[in-house]
Formats: sequence, C-alpha cells, structure tokens
Amino acid sequence: MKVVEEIGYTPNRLAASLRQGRSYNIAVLLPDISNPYISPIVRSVERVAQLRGYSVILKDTQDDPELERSFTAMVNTRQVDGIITNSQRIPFDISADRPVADQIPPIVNASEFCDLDGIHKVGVDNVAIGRDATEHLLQLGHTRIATITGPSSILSSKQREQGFLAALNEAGVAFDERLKFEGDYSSESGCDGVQKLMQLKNRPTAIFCFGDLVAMGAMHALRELGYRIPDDISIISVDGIALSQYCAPPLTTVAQPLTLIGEQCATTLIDLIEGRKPEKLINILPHQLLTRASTAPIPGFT
Amino acid sequence: MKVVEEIGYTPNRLAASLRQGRSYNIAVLLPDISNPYISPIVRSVERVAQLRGYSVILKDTQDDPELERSFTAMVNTRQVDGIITNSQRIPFDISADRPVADQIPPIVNASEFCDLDGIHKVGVDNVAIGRDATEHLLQLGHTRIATITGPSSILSSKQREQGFLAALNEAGVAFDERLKFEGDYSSESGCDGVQKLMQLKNRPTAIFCFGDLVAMGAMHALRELGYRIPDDISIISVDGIALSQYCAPPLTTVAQPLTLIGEQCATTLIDLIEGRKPEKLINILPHQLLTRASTAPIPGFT
DNA sequence: GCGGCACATGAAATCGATTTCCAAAATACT
DNA sequence: AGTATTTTGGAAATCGATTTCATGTGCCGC
Repeated sequence: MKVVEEIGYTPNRLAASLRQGRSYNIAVLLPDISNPYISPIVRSVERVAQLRGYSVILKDTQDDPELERSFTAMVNTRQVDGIITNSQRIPFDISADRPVADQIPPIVNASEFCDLDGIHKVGVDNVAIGRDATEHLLQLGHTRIATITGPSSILSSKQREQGFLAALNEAGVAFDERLKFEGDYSSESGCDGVQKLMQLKNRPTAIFCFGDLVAMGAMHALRELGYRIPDDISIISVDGIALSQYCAPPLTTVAQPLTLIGEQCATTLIDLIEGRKPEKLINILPHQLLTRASTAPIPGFT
Repeated sequence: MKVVEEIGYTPNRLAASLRQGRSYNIAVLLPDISNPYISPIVRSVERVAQLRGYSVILKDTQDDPELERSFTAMVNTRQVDGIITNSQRIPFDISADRPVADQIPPIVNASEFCDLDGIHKVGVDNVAIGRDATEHLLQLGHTRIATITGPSSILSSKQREQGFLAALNEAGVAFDERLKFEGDYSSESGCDGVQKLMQLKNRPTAIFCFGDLVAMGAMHALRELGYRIPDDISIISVDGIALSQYCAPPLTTVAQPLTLIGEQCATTLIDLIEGRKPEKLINILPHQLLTRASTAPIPGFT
C-alpha cells in the first residue's frame, strides 16, 4: 500500500468492467430533463445507485424513438448494465412466444408505463389519482369541471382521464366534451387550454390540470384574463413538485411520491442486474392529495 | 455484414475504451439537480455530448466535498474522460510551481466558479448582473432595496452583491446593512428573508433576490403577508428559469443563457479531452434583463 | 524483367484487471 | 506418521477491440 501511495496507482475500472462483463453503469432515459417533477426521481436514483456502487448515465431522449433506440443499444455495447426509462415505448422487439424477461436486458419503467406485460414498473395509480382529484372538486360542489390533459397517446394521461370520468359518473355528473382540452403536460398547453376553455359560453368552475406545470401555465393565463383563483375558478393538478406550494395561490395537487419512485426504480433495477428477483413486478406507490389554496367551494355551496 | 446481422453482433465499447484509454464518458458534477436553472444546462450538455460521441454521467454531489472528491477520482479510474463541475471547489491538490493544466484532468467550471486560475470556465458576469438588476430598480426610483443573497461563501453571490453595491454607490445611494438577508438560493430562504425584512420599521420598496427560486419563495411570503407585487414592493431576481414567466406576477429577472452555457461547457470540455485547445480560458456569456411585471416604479415616481 | 513502393491481409501484441489453474505449502484429521 | 484438505502463491488465460508488425500482393517506373 505504501508503493500504491507512492506511484499513485489507481485501478482501471474499465479493465475490470471488461473482464467482468459489467460496466456498473445504469442509464436513465428521460423525454425531458427540464420537467421539475423528474428531478427528485433522478436525484434519488442517483443516490441509491451511488450507494450500491453504480453510476448513472443520463439520457435526454427528447421523446424521439430513434434516440431512445440508440440509447437502449448501450446495453448491448456493455456501456450500461440496465435501464430506467420514463417512456411508454420499450425499444425492443418482443415476440410473444417466449417470456419477456428472456428477451430484454434489465429494465425498469418509471412513472410512465408502457403497455407491455412482464416489464418491471414503478409508479402510481393514475386512475386513482384522476378519481381522487375529481372527487375533491365534486365535494366542493363543482360539476362543470374542465380537464387539460396530457397527450392522448400517453397512458398516464388516459388513466387519469379514466379516473376522472369514473368519478363524475359515480357522482351522476354528465361530462361535457367541450370541457376537455388536450395538452402535452407543458405550461404552454396550460395557457392555451385556459384561453380555449374560458371562451365557452358555459364556462367551467374548476379545471383539473394533469400536471403541475400545466396548472402553473393555466393559472397564469387565468390571471391575465382577470379571473381570481379560487374565487372564480378552482385549479387542481397532479405531481406535487416543490414549487407548487409557492404558486399564487398555492396549488392543490395530488402529489406523486417522487423520491420514493426513484429509490424503488434504482433498487429494482440493480436487483435485476445482480440476479436478485425484485419483490414485485408492478410497484404502485401511494399518492397524496395536498389540499392548498387553489381549490375552493363554488359560491353559495354549503 | 450479413453475418453481423445474423448473429446479432454488437461491438463491446468497453473493450475499445480499455485499449484506447478513453471512456467517451464525461461527468457532470452538480450540488443539486433539483434547481430548475440547471436543467437546461444539463440538457444542452447532453445534446452536444451525444453529437460528439460522448455520454454524460450525472453526479449529484449534494454539495458534499467528500462525494465530489470521490467522483473526481472517476477520471483516474478511466470511467470518465473529463468533468464539468458546477461547484466552486476543485477537488485537486494544486501546487503553485507547475502549470495548473498539467496537474488536472480535462475540467470545465460551469456557471459557478472556483477561484483558481488556469481552470476553464463558462458562465456569466455576475458583477454585471448584480449591477444591471440594481440599476433597473434604481431607474424605477427605488432606493430602499433589500437583497436576499446566496451563501456568503459562494463566489457568484459575492459578485452579484459587489455589483449591487457598486450600482448603489454610483447612484449615490447609501446601503443599509439591515436590508441584507443571507439565504442559500432556495425558495425557503426567500420566504425567511421576506419575513425578516418586512419586520423592519423602515421597510424596503424592492427586493433583489439572487435566484428565481428565492424570488418565488419571497413572493409567496409577501402575498401571505398581504403585500401586493409590484404595487407595494418590487421583486427582481436572477436566472431566468422557464417558470419565472408564470409567476404571479411574472418575474422580472436577469436571465442567464443557460442553454448556451451548457453547449459551451460541453464543447470546451470535449475540445480539451481531444487535445484541441479551446478558444478561451474564461468564457463569459451575455445575460439579459427580462423586464416583466414584478417590478414597477415606486408610487409617485415620474 | 526487376527493384521499389503502396496497399492489403492476417497474425500477434496490447490495454489492465479478473479468473482460472496448478503446484507448493500449511494445516487438519484419522 | 501419513493421507486428506485447505491455503497460498504465482503464472497464465481471459475479456474484446485496437494497434502494431510482418508478410504478401499488386502496380509503377526504369
């Protein structure tokens, strides 16, 4: 060890990786790093990975299937041992006659799910989230509830909508198709949605935004148009990003357990890599309604 | 190539890296991924790296010097070819009698600088930012301007403060020490700062927050206390994160060219790695004052 | 027709840690 | 004491692409 110190020897991890056939890297594939809801997930993935001796390679796919596919190839080239992906596409060709597990490398679907069975998934119950948010509004007396959804191609958005409709249905409230605006989870789509929705003759008394960013854009547009929140209109959303409590007014939102999702993803993936069988194939974590000031009873509601 | 297709051969990048002594990975060291101002930087680093054949390994240092040092060791172990760091600490022992460049691996200081010469740096002129923000407020007639700064140990904060004081000085305005609150760039510190500052007998008419997150916390606290922005008090800050335009009111802020910073960092680092000499040792990029609705002239100001 | 040169081909060495292998030494057991 | 088992030590093979080296082939010019 004295000599090691003297000549400043450090082991070459690449050589070790080559011999062992393991890179001790995991890739995290994200359509967009900029969405603040992803930061706590990445942060906790990083923390757990670090703890278990792995490094995290971050890949911004810009939601481009081509890029996704090229990143996935990093498993074959041995640059990474496994993948956490926040996309609903799994860029592998799966044939139905063999078990899925044999056809793919270690992979975990985070928060945003693909529709393939046999893939490990960690996330929330988006149907329940849609239902809970809607029930909160219904309890406050709202019946004209608009939605600003995510892209209709995205499962999480479809499921939240499903929960929304189920809750309306159970309450015996009919849904007006004109109160739906399809956005893309961005703040801009929140703005656009509000502009469209508030032109209606029969305006909504509440808007259910499918993401906190959307809600922030929506609230901005509402303020511009001179509406008061929550006096004139209530806003509820999903995600529970840190900044949601600093909105004006602080945002009522169904929070996802982001840190927990990250932890579970990393744990599951590394278990898979190391040949341990993860406890669950599908790991649904609890969400939580954070009731803040952006929702209120409709005027005259007892 | 037909055989390659048939047996599904993919080259093992690890083997290539071992032989070539290059991993084609670069590390990005960040004290906290969660700060939204860092996302566009990371995103563009990733994009440029991708374009030039490199992958980005993300490391959340949690501002812990110990972790930083261990991550830096990844250069020695050949896991990464170079480092972009957002910290003001450079975890290398530098002796003064040899050129710095010979003692460190390829490294680029992003946005947050260390005080060591000879390190490549990409960022903004924080003194000028402090000055510009202050002059904007002065032009609106404000003279009782409070600051909610970053940690006093952080260079960017010190420099913004320096610019602030210089601008006040040039305008012949004396600075009241009680109007300074030392925060830590977090939203919480914005809240705390406002609570403290608004207890003063002689309250400020404007607050200069040293980050957008800080401003969002500060505006939240001000609203809670019943102040109107910008009627009762003006708020200005620094960063120019995407969400700043959706604040209530939209935030006047001195925007950093975040995407550009990321691009330049990646370009400079990869040039260093590949033996090309980067154009500049210190690369200062232009900032821009975004005048929005959170600042207004003091009442009765012409 | 033959030396000289560029180019192509294939075998062998290389990167550096891990793993395997074999022989030698140390310990255990009857 | 003698065999069986474990431990130890060091040499050699291994991972797979890159690089080097040594041939062999083809083409040019004199």
